Amino acid sequence: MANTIQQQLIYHTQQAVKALYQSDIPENQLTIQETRKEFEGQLTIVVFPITRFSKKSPEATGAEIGAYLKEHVPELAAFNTIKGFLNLSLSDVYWTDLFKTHVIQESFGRFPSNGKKLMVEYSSPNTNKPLHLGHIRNNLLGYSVAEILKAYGYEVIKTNLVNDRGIHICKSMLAWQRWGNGETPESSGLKGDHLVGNYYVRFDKAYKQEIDMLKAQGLSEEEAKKQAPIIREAQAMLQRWEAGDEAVIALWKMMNGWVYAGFEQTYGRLGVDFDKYYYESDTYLLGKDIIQEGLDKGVFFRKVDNSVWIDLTADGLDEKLVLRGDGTSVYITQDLGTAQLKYDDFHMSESIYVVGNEQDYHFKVLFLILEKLGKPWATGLFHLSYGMVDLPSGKMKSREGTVVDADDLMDEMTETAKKRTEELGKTEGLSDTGKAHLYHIIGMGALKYFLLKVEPRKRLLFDPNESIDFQGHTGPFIQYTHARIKSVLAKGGYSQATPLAVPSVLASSERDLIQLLHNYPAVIEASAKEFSPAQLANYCYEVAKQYNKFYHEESILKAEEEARDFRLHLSSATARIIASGMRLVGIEVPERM
RNA sequence: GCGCCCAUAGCUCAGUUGGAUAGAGCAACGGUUUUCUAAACCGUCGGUCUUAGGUUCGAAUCCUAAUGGGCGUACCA
Repeated sequence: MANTIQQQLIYHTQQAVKALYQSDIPENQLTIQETRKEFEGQLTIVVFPITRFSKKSPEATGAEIGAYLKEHVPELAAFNTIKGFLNLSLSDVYWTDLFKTHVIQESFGRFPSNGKKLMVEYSSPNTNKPLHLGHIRNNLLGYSVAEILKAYGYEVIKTNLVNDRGIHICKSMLAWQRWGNGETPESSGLKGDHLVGNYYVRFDKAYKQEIDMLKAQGLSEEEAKKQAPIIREAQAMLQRWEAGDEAVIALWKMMNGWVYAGFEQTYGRLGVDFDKYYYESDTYLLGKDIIQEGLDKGVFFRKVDNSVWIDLTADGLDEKLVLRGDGTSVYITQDLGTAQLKYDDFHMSESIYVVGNEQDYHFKVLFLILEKLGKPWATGLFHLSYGMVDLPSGKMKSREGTVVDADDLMDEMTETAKKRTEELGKTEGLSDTGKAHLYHIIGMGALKYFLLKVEPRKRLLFDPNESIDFQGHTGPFIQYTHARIKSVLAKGGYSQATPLAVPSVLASSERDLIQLLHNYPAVIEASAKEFSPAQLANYCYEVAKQYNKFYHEESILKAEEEARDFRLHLSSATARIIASGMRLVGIEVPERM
């Protein structure tokens, strides 16, 4: 539907080849692309593949095909051939029609429901420390992918699998017990997740000291790590937790409660949300029945020590343990069980895991096992793997304090937005809450765009010493363009009732803008199919850029009435698409800035 | 050792199913405001697309190998 003219042109080109050269050219050999800016026209047919049939030079062939098309395709106004490229100029009527019948319609950019359910699992934090920049990337990616897939027609369930148990949690608990003196978020004024994170760091410090002492006594590093009294105590605490010890459970609940309150705040500022939470404390025992199922089916095998394995060497992978000899779970046991649980809960046709690329191998194994177990839904599983966020100094390490804290970073971004806005003198007439809201929108816009414009699989470099830009290829640039349009619309007294006149001649910047806007649904589709918010983010930038060009080249409010009304509609459509596209990448756009 | 991912301008990144003279932003330099918001627009500068082969009328894009970087290869999660 979006490509009718392309399809028509391809069809008529095939007809032309038949008429002119008595040959049939398969459709897949014909490519049509947007004309490069420096040439005349909007669409281009690559003629090289046709020369096989014409037995003529590319230029002569292009001229002949062009002449044929000119006769048979009424929308075609002119053409020219340069080298092997047949550039086509479509009539202004074609473009204005397209604008009227598609771009400006309320339904433009909306896909009907496809009746399918899809799950996106993202965020999935540990409850022993606060979120950092790496988690922000995960959260923004997951949220945006979910929104894009919704727009594309899926019913989407956003889930968060919270890692709320295990030895790392016990470390924080133990440290708090020892050195906390009953400190609470209320007593200290600390955000709960930060408070708990402090004790995690505290534990690690003490642990390292003990390791050093033991090493000084002649133990090997490996032995020291196992023998250190504090780690043994944490392990004992974990065992008591698993046994349901009331005191331990109470402490665990209290501290996790603090963390959740902190996370809720951070999620709120980030603007992400979830439809369903899973907790590992509920799911960590799952999966053992699947192990039995696998044994029964002969997919798994038992070794003499009673441990259970799967042999994936035929698939180019290794032998993989799926259950320990003592019958306890490993990570993948739990994941097998959780995958089944999620499917039983929602019966979705696809399920996406937003998890960093250090777990590529794990997910390959997980999906392969489920496939071998004959789970029909296994083919719908997808690991959305993304690259790490690195600092100039290298990796972020929580325990070494080289992390960029999520809350701190958001504070800084908002503060910078405030400073910039005040410098530019754009705060006049705004209420205090209006200002605060604006600074938040802009600061988050800069941060989110910075993270989302990069393809997920690529690693991302963040330099804390170089502040994130607010000019150029950035979120605020796009937000500014939206605000600017809103201002023109207001001054022009635009409303939906403004008559839509259509000029007989379009300026080239208008034509380019219409063509670009018309691509919007195709961009949503591509982003959805490839799970890539980056494509949509980059598209929004192109739209904003093209609009600004148009804005500078053509006068809107001072144009003659017909052109003025048309340009108001064009501006309004642009604003709508910018707002809609940015919403799908999780970025709000302001009415003014 | 083996496996996966990445490599494009000084920096950060785009680059559609293989197509024209590889594009943006930042940085540097110059210009645009009595006119709709200058967080803007226009211009200049900047490239052996890591390297070497191969496939093709045509390769940043596909194949092979090498180099550099990252990750994984745990009875950790």
